Amino acid sequence: MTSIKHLKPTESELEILQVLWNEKAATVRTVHEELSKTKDSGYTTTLKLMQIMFEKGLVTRNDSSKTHIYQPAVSREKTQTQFLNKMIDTLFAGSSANLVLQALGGHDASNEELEKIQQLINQLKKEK
Amino acid sequence: MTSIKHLKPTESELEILQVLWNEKAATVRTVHEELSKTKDSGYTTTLKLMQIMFEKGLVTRNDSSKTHIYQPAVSREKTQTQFLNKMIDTLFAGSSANLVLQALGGHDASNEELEKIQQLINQLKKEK
DNA sequence: TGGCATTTACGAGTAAAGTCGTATTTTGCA
DNA sequence: TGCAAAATACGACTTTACTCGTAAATGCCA
Repeated sequence: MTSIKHLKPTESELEILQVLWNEKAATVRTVHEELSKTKDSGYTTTLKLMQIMFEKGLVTRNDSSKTHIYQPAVSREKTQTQFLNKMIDTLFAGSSANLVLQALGGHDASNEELEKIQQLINQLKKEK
Repeated sequence: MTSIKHLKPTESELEILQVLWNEKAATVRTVHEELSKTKDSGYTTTLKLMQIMFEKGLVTRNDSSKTHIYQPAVSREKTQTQFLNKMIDTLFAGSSANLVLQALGGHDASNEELEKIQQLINQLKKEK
C-alpha cells in the first residue's frame, strides 16, 4: 500500500489547478493575476492556498530561484474522472448515460462536437 | 428582491435529497435508515441536517402529526443541471462535449443507453 | 392516566476551507 | 554596499459543514 491519498481538490484549488493546467507552469503572481479576473481575494490568499496544495501533493514546485514555479501534480483527466464518478454516483443514480443526456440537453454543443461524440458511441457499440 | 438564494446543496444534503427524490416523501427515520446502509452517523445528525435544509428551503415538511414528513423542494433535474454547469465551467473549460466524451469513455453504458444518446444527438443535429 | 418509546429542538464542539495581516527573506540595482 | 520591491512564511481569525449530547415535547398503550 503506497497510500496514494484520496486527493480531492477543493473549489478554490480547482480554480488554481485550472490555471496551472493551461499554463503548464506558473508563479503565484501569474495564477493570482489570472484568478483576479473573476474573483477578488488577496495575493497572500492565493499564495497560502498554493502552499497548502504543495503540502497536500496537488502541485510540485521549483524553488531554486526566489520566485517559486509551480506545476500541477495531478492530471486534468484524472481529476475530471474523479469528480465525474462522484457526481454520477450521488446525483445520477450511477448512470453515466443519464448524465450525458442531461449534459447534452441543457447545453449546446457544436456540430463538430456532436460528430465526435457520435464516433465514440459507434466505437463503443462495436466493442460490445 | 425576493432573493431566490443560490441554493447549492452540500455533499450530505445531496445524499438526503437523493432519498427524498426516490421516496417522494419521507420521515427523518426513513432517511436515516437509508443513509445508514452506506454511512454511519447518528440519528440526530440526520435530523439536524434536515432541519437546516428546511430553513434553507431545500425541503418542505408537514408537521401536522408528531412525526414530520419531509419532501424535496428542489427538483432532481434542476439540481443536476446546476452541478453540471458548475463542473463544465471549472473542470471542462466550458465545453459540455468534453464532459460527455470523458463520461462515456470512463464508464460503461448499456447498448440501450447508447442508443438513446444517439437519438438525442440526431435530434440536436436536425435542429441546427 | 401515567410512564416510556420516539421524536423534535437546540446548543455546542470539531474540522476544514478560505482569508488576510504582518514578519521575514531574497535579490536586483542605484 | 545597502535599501527598496517583491516574494515567501506563518499565524490567526471567520465561516461553513458536520456531528452529537441532552433536554423537552408528544402520543401510544398497559
